[in-house]
Amino acid sequence: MAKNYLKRKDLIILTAVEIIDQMGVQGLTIREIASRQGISEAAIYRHFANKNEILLGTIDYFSSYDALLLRTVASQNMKAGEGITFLFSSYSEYYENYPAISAVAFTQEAFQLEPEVHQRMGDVIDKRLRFIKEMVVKGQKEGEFARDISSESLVDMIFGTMQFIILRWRANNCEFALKEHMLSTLSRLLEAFSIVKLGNRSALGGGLNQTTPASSFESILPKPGLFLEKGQEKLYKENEG
Amino acid sequence: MAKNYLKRKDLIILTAVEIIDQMGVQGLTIREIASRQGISEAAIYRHFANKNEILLGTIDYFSSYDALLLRTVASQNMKAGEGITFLFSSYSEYYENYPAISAVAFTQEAFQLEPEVHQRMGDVIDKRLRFIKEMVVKGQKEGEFARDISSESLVDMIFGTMQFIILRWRANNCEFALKEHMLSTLSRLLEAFSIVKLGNRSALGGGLNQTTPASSFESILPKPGLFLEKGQEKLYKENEG
Amino acid sequence: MAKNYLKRKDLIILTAVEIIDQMGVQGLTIREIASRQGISEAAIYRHFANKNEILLGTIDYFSSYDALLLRTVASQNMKAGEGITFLFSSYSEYYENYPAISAVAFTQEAFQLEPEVHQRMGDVIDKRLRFIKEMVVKGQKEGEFARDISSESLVDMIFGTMQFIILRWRANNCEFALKEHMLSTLSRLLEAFSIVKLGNRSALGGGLNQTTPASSFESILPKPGLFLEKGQEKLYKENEG
Amino acid sequence: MAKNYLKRKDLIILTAVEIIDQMGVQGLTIREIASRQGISEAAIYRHFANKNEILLGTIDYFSSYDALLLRTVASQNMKAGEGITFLFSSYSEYYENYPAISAVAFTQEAFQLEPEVHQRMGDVIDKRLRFIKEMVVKGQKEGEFARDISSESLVDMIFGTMQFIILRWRANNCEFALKEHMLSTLSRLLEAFSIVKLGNRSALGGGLNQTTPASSFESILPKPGLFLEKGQEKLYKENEG
DNA sequence: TATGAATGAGTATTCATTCAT
DNA sequence: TATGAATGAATACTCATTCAT
Repeated sequence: MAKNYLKRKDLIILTAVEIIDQMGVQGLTIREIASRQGISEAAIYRHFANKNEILLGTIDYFSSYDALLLRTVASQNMKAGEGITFLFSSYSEYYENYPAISAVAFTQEAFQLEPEVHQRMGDVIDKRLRFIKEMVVKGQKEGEFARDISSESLVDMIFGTMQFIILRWRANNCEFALKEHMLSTLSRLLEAFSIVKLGNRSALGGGLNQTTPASSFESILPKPGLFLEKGQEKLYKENEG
Repeated sequence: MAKNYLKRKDLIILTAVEIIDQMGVQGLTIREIASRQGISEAAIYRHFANKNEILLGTIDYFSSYDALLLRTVASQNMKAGEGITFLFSSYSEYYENYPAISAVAFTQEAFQLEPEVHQRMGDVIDKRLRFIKEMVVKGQKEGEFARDISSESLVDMIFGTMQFIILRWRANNCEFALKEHMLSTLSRLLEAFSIVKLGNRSALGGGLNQTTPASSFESILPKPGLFLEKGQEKLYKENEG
Repeated sequence: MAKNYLKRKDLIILTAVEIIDQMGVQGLTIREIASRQGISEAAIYRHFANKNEILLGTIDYFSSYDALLLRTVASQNMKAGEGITFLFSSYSEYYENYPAISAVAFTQEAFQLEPEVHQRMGDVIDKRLRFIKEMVVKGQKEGEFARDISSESLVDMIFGTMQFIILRWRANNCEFALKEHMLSTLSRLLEAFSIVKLGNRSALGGGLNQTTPASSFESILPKPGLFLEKGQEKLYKENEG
Repeated sequence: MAKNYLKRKDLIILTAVEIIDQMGVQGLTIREIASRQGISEAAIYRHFANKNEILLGTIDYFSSYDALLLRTVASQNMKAGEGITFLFSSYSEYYENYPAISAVAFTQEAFQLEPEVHQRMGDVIDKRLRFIKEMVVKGQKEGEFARDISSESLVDMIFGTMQFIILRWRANNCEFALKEHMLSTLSRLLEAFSIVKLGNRSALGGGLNQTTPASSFESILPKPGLFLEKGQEKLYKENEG
C-alpha cells in the first residue's frame, strides 16, 4: 500500500533491508532484489551505480534518525539519564515498528570485505557510542552517575546490553516486547550506577519512563507489519517466561 | 612452530580461524585456505566433506573449553559471582592468547544461509547464556544478587557487556588489555547488583579477582603470537584512557 | 562555441569521434555519448537508428573531403607527385586542425564484428589506395616515377609510410609537426623513386612543397583546440630530434 | 594433431590468437575460447588469472622470437641492410607459416581500455622500432645509407611499409606471397636510400636476398596450416595482378 | 525532441565441489 | 594423502535498444 507511493529507488532499499533481515547480508544479491521487485537485474542499475550504493543506502536508512535524535537531546537540555533513555526509547520504537531494519545493526562484521560499507557502518556506531559517552561523562560530572567506574565501562554496559537485547529479540522472532524490555533493563542499569538517596529506585525507574518524550518521528516511519512476512528461523530461544 | 606438529586437519581449522579473523566469514573460501596452507583445493576435501564441516570445526574449536569450564564451575561449587567471573576470565585469557579465535564469536549473523552452521553457533551461545542464567538465578536465590531485577535482564547485562567489550577490543586492533577491562567491568557490574554491606565495594572487587581461579586450560592453548599477524583496520577507536 | 551552432545529430558524431580518440572504439558506448552530450541515452535514438549508424557517421565525417580532394586533383590536372602530395598535405592539415578525427583512421580492425561498418571503412581506404595507385601508374607511364618497381610496392610505401607517421604522431600525443614530417618524408620518398637528372634533389623537394596548393577546405573544418583535451598516454616516444 | 601434445595453457593462447585473427579483439571472449576448446568458462581460470593474462600471453607469443632475432643480428655482426632484411624476412616467414599470429600486430588500438595490455604491445613495437632505428643510424654512419634523410623518416618508411604490406596481406586473405612481396619491396626501398655506384641495383637486390641468413627458428614454429581454417572476410581487395 | 524506466543477452569472474590419477 | 583439471551455478555489472509519456 504505502509501497505503491514510493519510488523504485526507495523500494529497492526497503527490499534490500527486507532481504538482509530474512537471509542475512550473504543473501542480499542483485538477483534477489530484482526478483522480489519483479524487475530485471539491469533495472537495478538504473537506480544505483553498484551494489555497495545499495548497502550504503540501507545504512543511511538505518541511521536516518540519528542526527535528529542527537539534536533533540541537545536542544531539550536533557539530563544524562534522560538523554540515553530517550535514545534507546526511540530506537526500540523504530525497531518495533519496523523490525527488519534492526537487522542492519548487526551487519558490520559481514561487510568486512567492502571497506567503504564497513567504514560507513563503523561511523554510525561510532557516533552513537560517542554520544553515549558524552552523556555518561556529563552525568558523572554533574553528580548524576557514580564516579567510581570508568565512563568507558559504563558505556560498554549501556551499549552492549541494549545491543544484545535487540539481538536476542531478533533471535526470538521479535516476539517479546522490545521497548519494554530495553527500557526497563536500561532503567535498572542506570539506577544501579546513579548517585541517589535510598528508596528512590522505583521512583526513578518510573520517572524515566514517564518523562521520556515520545520519539518524535513516529509518524514518518513505515508502519509496522509491512515487513513482518519474514520467515526467520529461531536462533536461540528465550528460555524464561 | 607449534603448527608443524599439528595434523593437516587441525591446520585447516587454524587457518580458517585466521582467515575469518582477518577477512571475515565472506573471505573464507576453500581457495584461500588451500593457498595459505600451500596445498591444493582438492586436498582440503580429504579432510573435510565440505566447507560447512570446516565452519563447524571452527565453532567447535571456539567453544572447545566450554564443557570443561562449566564442569569446573560445578565441581568446585563456586558461588554465582565467582562462577561468572571464572567464565569470562577464562574466555578473556583465551582470546588474549589467541586473538583470532575471538572473531568466531561474531560470525553467527553471517552464517544465516547455512542453517546447520548457524544453529551450531546458536547452540554454543545458548549454552553459555543458560549457564549464566543458572548462576544468576542461583545467586539471586542465595542472596548474592539483587532480586529486584529479572534474571533475564541481568543476563543481558552481563553477556551483552562482555560480548561488546570483546567486539570493541577487536575493532581496536586488540590493543587494550582485554582481560583487565573485561574483569574490572564485570566486577563493577556484579557489585552493582550484589547485596552487600556498604563499604565492601573494593574488598569485593579485589576479592573476586583474587579468588578467581586461574583458568585451568592455559597450557593447552596455542601460544600467543602465532596469529597476531593480522592487519585489522581500526573501526572505532577507544577515546579515553 | 562552434558546437553551439551545430545540430544535435552533428554533435553526436563529433562526440563519438572525441570518444574514439580518447578511449578507442571499445570505449564508444551510447551511454558515454549521452553523458558527454548531457542528454539521455534514448535521445540518441531520435537521431540515429542504432549505434552502427553513428559509427558510419564518423567514417563519413572522417572521409568527408575525399571526394572533393580526388576531384580537385583530377580537375587541376596535377602530375602524379603533385596529386599524391596534395592528398597527404590535405589530410595532414585536416588532422593537425582536428587531431581527434585521425583516430578514426585506425578503427577498422576493431569494427570487425560489425560487417557493415567494417566494410564502409574498408571502402574508404580502398578508394584512397586506388587513387594513389592510379597516380603512381600514371606517374610511371609518364616518366615521372621509376618503372623498375611495381606500382603496388610503391603504393605500399607511400600509404604505409604516411599511415604510420600518423599513428606515431598520435602515439606521441600529437606533439610533433605532423604536416611537416609527413610532407618532408613523402617528398624524400617520391624523390627516391623519381626519374630525375642528378643534382635535382633539393629543387624537386622544395618544388613539391611550394607548388602544393593549400588544401581547399580549411575554413570548413572545426577549429583546432576543440578536441585537444584528450589525455593520451605516450605509447612509444620519438627518440630523435 | 600437434595440438594434442600441447598443454591446455598453450592451447588457450593458440585459440585466443585464432579468435583475434578471425573475429578481432572484440570477438575474443572467455566464452568463445571455452567453447572452441570444448571446456567450461571456469576452466579457463585454472590456467589464467584473468582475460588480460591471456591477452598478454598472445602478445608474448607474437613477440616470442624478437629477443632471439635481435641477438642474432648483433652476434652475426650484420650490416644495417642485412640486419633489417633479416628481421622482416623472419617475421614474414613466421606469418606465412602461421598467418593468424599476424593479427596480433594490429591489436594495440583495440586494447586502449586495458592499459596493461596496451602498454605491453606498445613496448613490443617500441623495441622493434628502436632496433630498426639503431640499424638505420649505424647504416648512415657507416656509409651504407644516405645521410640526406633523417633516420626517423627512414624508419617510418621501413616499418610503415612493412606493416602495411602485412595488413594488406591479411585483408587479402593471405593469398599473395607475403615474404616475397615484403622482401622485394624492402630491398627496393633500402636500395633507393643506399649509397651505391650506378648499375649496382640488381646486384644489391639479389645480394641481400642471398646473403640473408635463413631465419633460425624455422623448426620451432607451429607448422603452417594449423590455423588456416579461418574465414576472414575480404577487407579491401587487391586490385592488380 | 526528449526522457525515465526498463530489459535480454552478454561479460568477466568466483566458488564449492568432483574425479581420475 | 595429494593433485591437476574440470565444472555448474552463481555473482556483479554492461550494453544496445525499446517504449510509454
